[in-house]
Amino acid sequence: MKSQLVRQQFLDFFASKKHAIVPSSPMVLKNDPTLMFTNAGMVPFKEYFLGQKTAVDKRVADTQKCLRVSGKHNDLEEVGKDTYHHTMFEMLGNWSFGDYFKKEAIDWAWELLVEVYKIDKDCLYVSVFEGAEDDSLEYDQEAYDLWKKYVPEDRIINGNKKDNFWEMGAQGPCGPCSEIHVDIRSAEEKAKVSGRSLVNNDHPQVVEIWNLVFMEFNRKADGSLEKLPAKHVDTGMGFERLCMVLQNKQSNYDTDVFTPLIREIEAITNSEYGNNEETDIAIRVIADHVRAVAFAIADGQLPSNTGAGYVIRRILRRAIRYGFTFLNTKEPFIYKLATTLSQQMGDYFPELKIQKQLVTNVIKEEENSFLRTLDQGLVLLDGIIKNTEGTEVSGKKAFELFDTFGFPIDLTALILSEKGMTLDEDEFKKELEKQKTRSRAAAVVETDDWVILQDDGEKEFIGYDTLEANVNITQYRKISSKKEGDLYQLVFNMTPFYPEGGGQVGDKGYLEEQDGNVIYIVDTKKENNLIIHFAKSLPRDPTQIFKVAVDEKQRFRTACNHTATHLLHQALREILGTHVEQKGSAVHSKYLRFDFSHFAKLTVDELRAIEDFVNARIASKIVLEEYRNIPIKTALDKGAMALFGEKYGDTVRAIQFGKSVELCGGIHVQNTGDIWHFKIVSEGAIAAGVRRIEAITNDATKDFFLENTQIFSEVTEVLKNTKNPVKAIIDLQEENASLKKQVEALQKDKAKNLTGDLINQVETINGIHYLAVKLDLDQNSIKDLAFDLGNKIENLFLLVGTETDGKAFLSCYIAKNLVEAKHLDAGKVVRELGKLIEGGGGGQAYFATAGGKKPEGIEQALIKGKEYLK
RNA sequence: GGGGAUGUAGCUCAGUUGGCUAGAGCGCUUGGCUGGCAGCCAAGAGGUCGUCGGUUCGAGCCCGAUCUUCUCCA
Repeated sequence: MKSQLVRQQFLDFFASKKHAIVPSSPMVLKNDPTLMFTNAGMVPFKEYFLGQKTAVDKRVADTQKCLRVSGKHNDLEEVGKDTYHHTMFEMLGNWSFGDYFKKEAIDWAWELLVEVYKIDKDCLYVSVFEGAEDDSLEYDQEAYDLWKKYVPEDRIINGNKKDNFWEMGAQGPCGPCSEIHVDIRSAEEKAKVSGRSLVNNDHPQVVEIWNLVFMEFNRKADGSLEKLPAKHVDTGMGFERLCMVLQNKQSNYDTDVFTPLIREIEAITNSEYGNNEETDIAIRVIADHVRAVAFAIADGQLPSNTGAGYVIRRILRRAIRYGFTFLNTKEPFIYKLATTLSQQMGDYFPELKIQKQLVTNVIKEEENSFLRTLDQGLVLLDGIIKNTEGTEVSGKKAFELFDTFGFPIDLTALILSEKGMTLDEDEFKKELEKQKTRSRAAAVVETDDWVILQDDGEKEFIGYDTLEANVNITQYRKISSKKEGDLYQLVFNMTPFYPEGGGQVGDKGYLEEQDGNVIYIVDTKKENNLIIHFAKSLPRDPTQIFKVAVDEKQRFRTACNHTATHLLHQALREILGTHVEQKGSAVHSKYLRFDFSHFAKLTVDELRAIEDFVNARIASKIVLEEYRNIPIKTALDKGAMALFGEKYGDTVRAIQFGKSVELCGGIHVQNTGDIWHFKIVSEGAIAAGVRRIEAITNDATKDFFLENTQIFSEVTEVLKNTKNPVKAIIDLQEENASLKKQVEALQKDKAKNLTGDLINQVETINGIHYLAVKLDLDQNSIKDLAFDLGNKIENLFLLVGTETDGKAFLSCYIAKNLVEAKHLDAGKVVRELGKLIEGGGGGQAYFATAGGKKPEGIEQALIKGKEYLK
């Protein structure tokens, strides 16, 4: 059974059980500070379980793209070594939000596996929760009785809290779960060792395929459990493993989820899968990682050096490294796999098809840059090896190579071992540990428990209509970080404050206590659908009613920039073409930033056309049309662009200005005329195929133009109010260059004359040509003169004094042969004579300088110089 | 968010405790030689040593700030 069919049958099955089938949410998360990626099927539905949002459909099923790079089996460095763990994987799931519970979940799971997928029921094992005394939890008899209808008792296994009690985190919804395992070993092996003993034992052919979680408790901050008001079902089935079972394979990588990629890798790298363990691992690593990276980029997460982007970069680089070392690839090649991947999965995940070009470009660029890093590292490592005495390379050196130059440590180890050398790994680990501690210490944020004052289900955002309100604090907590010190997070029953999101910054403002005391709100953010206000202090009595107000000026400027962003987006698509897609956006009060896909630097004409386009729409004073809570389909029919990488609820808000229609939760001006003016201030590349425009609007453009005209008028004034300042400056530059040459020539002349004069003044004492003279020249000219004279006159001992700005300077030149023959030292000379001008100095034996505060001493020093000749 | 590195001629880079009149290779210009695959020889042009400030008689080098690029960690 083809993998596409496996997926479809799952969805069809649950559709027939009255489930709403929803598309996969993005793999990359944007509004959850506790999590960078969707790492399980339930993540998109988190807020339903937390009770922060009410589900529209009570039964839902989907397949969810997930990414895991840490955890017991998903440590990035381990993926690829076995045949059944992945970074990116799909999780099939069916959900009940306060609807059906254990019975239906178990019945349907069995029906699907045995009757639809036709898995031999004798291969299946199930586990049930055995209870836990510390939480006063009893044996899950209900699940056991339900399973007993289908499964003989000797294949029902009791599991402990670790395996069979699922918790979302330290706090929050939780409950017992029941796992379904499948044993796909041969009959022969089954006869030797019972499958039962291998369940939950990391056996590659006795694997868990489905976990059914029965959520009925809430774990409170103090560790105690309470019953949830509604019971939920959350299930997750590993798609790749399911395919392995249904296609009678022994490895996930032998299913058609991976084989097209593997065939392509074999073809490109001229290698063969299945003959050599090292090659196989490398191929598996690449096949796995390219999926993770391609999906992440399609979701809008580009590789970078921070946060989620860094995780993506690490995954991609690991793939490059395995290719480099074991498949001998010295040129980019992974980017070519994007085509295979989009052909294979693009039907169900259209973002792969639509973003194929971007994915290709980004991966290729990243491969090129990392191959450069590897090249550079190889050279540096060579240097380290040459400078190492003995056969052990210090861990510190290796760490520097890794930390500063990004050269992978396992490559270092490999190369060393090829040369019969070793690496001080303990020292390396110590250095790495030190760095981790340092980073952690800097990022540490201590979070206190929430103090709940009121339990008020849904918190309302009223900021579209008003900037002020009287509110209660429903909950608050303190957070401490090293950088910002103590801050308080406040949640109101309703709020006019816009939380950071959709690229727009959070509102600032204040909260006023009844006695008039004002507390400033410094930022507003969203966390799991909760709008959190950051304040430097806590009101004296948090239970009062407060007046809160948003900073109007900042809000207005931000709104101008946000609306301008929409118009800019429209302009780019209109002028550059529809391949332009938003890749990121930051809307601040002072400026806006817009990242988009495009493959060339924008020309001056294009930039001008874009500005004109936006300003024309500002000039025609287009009125805002806002649609709140309309079904997503209605919005798309109006012409709104559905952006991949954004997760939308069932109803959306659409913002329309003339022909610009976007799904957007942000704040906009009522009329484009409010923006006043739009000006692009910079354009550049941020990644392969992605460009960034920064622009300003409203007041900021006024300042921009005022400042520029000011500079311009100053320039023309300096240029005597010329009509053509550009030409004037070019003329000046040319004139300057020719004058410089003339001056140079003249100086040479002058120096020649001077040299002639000076030669005549040279005395000969004891065979040494001696000259001590006071000149009116700068330090550099004296130096030039000294060497010039030195070339012309043998055995020269030259002492020059000069005075500038009330300071005295002495320079001494002694021909090199004299230095050796007579043990003279110009440095010593100037140091000693320097005393006469109240200064000090030094230099080389044949040329040295000294400076001092007493110009009157120069004459005396020049006379005294003669003494060195005796 | 924290750390490390980096910026010197068009390109790739050297420049060890502050002082060798800022260098090398490639490239470029000019002239000469030459039946050869990176031709040879000679001469030459090309530098705000990232930027701003400081210390010093003297800074590419030391100190402070800032920007660029790379990199590791969270």
